[in-house]
Amino acid sequence: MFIGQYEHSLDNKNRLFIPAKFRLGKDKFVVTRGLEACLFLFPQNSWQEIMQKLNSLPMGKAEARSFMRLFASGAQECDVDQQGRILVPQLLKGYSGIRSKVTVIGVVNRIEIWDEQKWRSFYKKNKPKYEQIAESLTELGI
Amino acid sequence: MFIGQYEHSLDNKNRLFIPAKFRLGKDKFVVTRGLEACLFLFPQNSWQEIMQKLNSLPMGKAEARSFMRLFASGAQECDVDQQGRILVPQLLKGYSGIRSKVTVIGVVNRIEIWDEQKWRSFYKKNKPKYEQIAESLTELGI
DNA sequence: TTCATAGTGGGGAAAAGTGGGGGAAAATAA
DNA sequence: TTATTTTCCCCCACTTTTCCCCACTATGAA
Repeated sequence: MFIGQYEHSLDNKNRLFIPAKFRLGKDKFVVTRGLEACLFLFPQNSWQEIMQKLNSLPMGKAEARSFMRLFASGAQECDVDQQGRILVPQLLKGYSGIRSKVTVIGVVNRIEIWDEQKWRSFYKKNKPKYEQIAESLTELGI
Repeated sequence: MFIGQYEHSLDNKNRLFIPAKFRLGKDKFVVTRGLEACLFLFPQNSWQEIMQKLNSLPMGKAEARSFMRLFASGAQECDVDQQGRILVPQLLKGYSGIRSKVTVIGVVNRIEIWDEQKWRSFYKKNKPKYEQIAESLTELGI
């Protein structure tokens, strides 16, 4: 269960520190293209589940095929070094617009990696909505 | 389980480098005509499975028959040399429109080989759909 | 203070990736 | 048949990237 927000920086070897709270016992993650130009980071077991679901998609359908292509091609295994860092692949670095300052956030079952600037503007834009949405959530008993 | 995207180039001997992550233990692959002007690359055992499935297709159906013809006739065994490269057959090179710059992607149970330009335009065209689908998937807790 | 954990940076060995030479085998010609 | 060309495959040399390791700082608790 990933929660919290952390500020870290990418060093000049493209290594990114994963907060200690996010790597209890896990030494392998999978990064993929996320939504809104961030990256998703899944622990291996969650990834396995996703892969199984993907594998059951109908191969004959063009739409399923292209989704699989985009999803799988943007994914990459990455192990954590002894200092607790992962190497951010060049491709995904480009995709996410990450430069140096990075915001790492926990979103329950996944970790998200954002360029600090992008996160900031996303946050500003969505904060008012946050309260609006919260209102409607009370209907769900939250 | 193949994931990730790699850029490589075909040298002037038609050799193509297969990323190390894609050739764990395997020294033989089968290439064939893929769908959407790319090439499919299967490890031998996956190829066997697919062939069995195809064989169990109702052969009375003209469609199934012609699909199998295209799939099988374009297929070719290819071994990996000591540097980790395969030789791309002339026939398939023509089919896929591969020139020099090549994109190699992992798509769960197969590897795909694309002309870089073609991959790029495929990606651009399908990215919006991808985001739609991904969005609904994340809502389902994937 | 000392110890422990979290986080940062860099050197260097090993692996990944690239290119080309040259010999064996096959194909073509004489 | 022999000679010449072409294709393929094995090997060597080289560059680049990745990853493993060590040394260091910062913070907080005992």
